This record gives sequence, C-alpha cells and structure tokens, in this order.
Amino acid sequence: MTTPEGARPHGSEALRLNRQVCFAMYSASRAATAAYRPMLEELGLTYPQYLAMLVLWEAEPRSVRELGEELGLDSGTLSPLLKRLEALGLVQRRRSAEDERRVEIFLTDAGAALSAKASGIPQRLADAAGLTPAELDQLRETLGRLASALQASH
Amino acid sequence: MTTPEGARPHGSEALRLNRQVCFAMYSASRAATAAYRPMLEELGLTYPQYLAMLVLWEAEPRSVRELGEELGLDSGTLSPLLKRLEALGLVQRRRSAEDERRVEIFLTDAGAALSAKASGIPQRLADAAGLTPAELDQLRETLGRLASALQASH
DNA sequence: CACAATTCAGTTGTGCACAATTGAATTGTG
DNA sequence: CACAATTCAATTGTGCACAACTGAATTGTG
Repeated sequence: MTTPEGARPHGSEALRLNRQVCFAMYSASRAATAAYRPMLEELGLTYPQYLAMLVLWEAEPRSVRELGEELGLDSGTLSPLLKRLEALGLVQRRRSAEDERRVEIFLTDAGAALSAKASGIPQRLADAAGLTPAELDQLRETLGRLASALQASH
Repeated sequence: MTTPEGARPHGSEALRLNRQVCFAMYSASRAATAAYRPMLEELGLTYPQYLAMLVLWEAEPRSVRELGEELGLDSGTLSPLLKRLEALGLVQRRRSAEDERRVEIFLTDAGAALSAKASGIPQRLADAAGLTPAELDQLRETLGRLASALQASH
C-alpha cells in the first residue's frame, strides 16, 4: 500500500515504519507544533518560546535553570531563546544578586499582558485535536508514563 | 508544587503547562529520540536518518518526494539529510532517466546490510517504554488520529 | 504546437535541540 | 581557611524542521 511502482520491497516486519509508536509520536508532535503555528504567529512566538512564556505566566521570576527543569531544556537551547524573548520586549534577564551565577527571567508588562491573548489557545487546539476530553486525559497520562520510563532507561 | 521559592504565581488554569497534552507529546517525543540515541550511535545514524533508512529498507529506490511523503518532510529537510547519508556510504542519489526532475535514492550494499544491525532496535525501545503491547498499540492509534485531525485543522 | 501552470529537488535563512566546552560563582571537605 | 568539586549560564558546532525562493523539467490547456 505504501510501496510505489518500481520499488522492490524487502523490509523486515519489525522495522516497518507504520508499526512504530515513536514515529507516530514524532509525527503527531510535529503536527501539533504546526497546528499551533498560525495561532502563535498572532502572538509573534514560536512553540518553544510559547512554552517558556507558559512557565513564566505560572510564576515569575524564574532562573534559567528552573525554566530548563520545567521544560527539559538546557542552557544551550534556552540562552538564545530567552535572548530572543528579551529582544521581543516580553522578558527581562537580570543577574541574581544573592547568587551571581544565576540569571533571573522577569516578565515585562508586555510579556505579562500577552497571556490574555494566549488564553484561548489551549481550547482552540483541543478542538482541533478531534479527541474527547477523556481521550486527551488518557493520552497525556500515558505519554507522561512513557517519557518517565524512557528517561529512566539510559 | 512546581513553583519555586520567591516566584509569584499568577497563571490561569487553562494555560497550566502540566495540563497540556501537546507539551506531554513534545516531551515524550524528545525522550524517545534521546532513548534511541545510544542505539543509533552504534549505527552512526541520527533519528531522522534512521527513519529515512527504515523507509528505504521497506522498498527501494525511492524518490526524494516519495521519502518526503512517507516521513512528512520536505526537500528542505531531506536534501541535506540524504546528502549526509550518501557521504556515509549508505545511499546513492541518482537523477531519474524518465523524469529528470526526480532524484532516486538507492541503498548501497552497506546501506542494505545495516538493516541487520538495526533489527533489534524496535524491541529494545519497546522494552524501555515500560508500556504493555496493548497500551503501545492504543497509543499509536490515538496519535495517528490526533495527527490526522490536527493536519486537517489548518 | 505554444506556453502557462505545476512538479520536483535544492538552497538560504531562522530557530530549535543537544553535545561539548568555557569561565565565573558557590559549595563542600580536609 | 584553602582549594577541589560542583553549579550555573553562555558559547560553539552539528543536525534537524520549515518557510520562502530558485531553476529546471514536465504536464495541462487553449
């Protein structure tokens, strides 16, 4: 069904792409990011930037390390991302006084105000997902267990 | 529970990070890629390169467009990736004779032989996932529906 | 047949991810 | 207290993703 004219099939069953949960996850995750894109464009954010803002909207200020803990990202990813959020005027980075290694991320007024514009996004995406609330709950729970097990595996 | 000392909480419930299925998917997908990494290192492949090889192991040759269709990737991603696979000696790119726009991707002997070394990976990952086969099946099915709905949404 | 529209692969530019490293600040230990 | 070990953010380099564009080849239509 997936094999085009002229291509010789010789794959083993275990290696079939369509069998692989990880590929389904990889595809669905990219599809979700793509579904967010037009909504986030209205806010001028990328999806990872939106995630960082979500964390800050919950509580603020946060150090780069705390943000990384929440998002599972390291400073190699966060440093330039936060610099971009600062350039957008949404965030301010300030060296901590008590611990000069730390950099605290504060929301600017514009950054704090942006949450109002973002408040409808989760529901809009849930609608686009086409799953029942129960299915979404269960999916989130299963993915959480999966991520934990995978992280523990290496 | 996630709010550190000194950070002022003021998030709305809908925007809570831990509530969001998409973040769970994003995290789990990255965790899966990370779990693959040490296994794929033995093959000298990245995860997207491994996906391309999976498609070619199923049937070969494939045009760049066909590969892109299977993986949901465009030429902007695939062209350099395939160039790297060619540099690794796993693949050969050849202009199609019937349609000079197309570039056909052939496995080299080394590329074909690599599937033997990869054959254990899906099972190793399934073990690391810590889910039952039934849960994995259901997860894959749900993710498939989710990805379809999200793609249809824009 | 002519030529506009489409298909196809590649390139350029931006923004993640992530490994590896750096250098400064802090903590732990003898 | 001294100094080794650790923590923290930033930087560098590689490899995706993806939008926008280019140019060549093919297809569709008048």
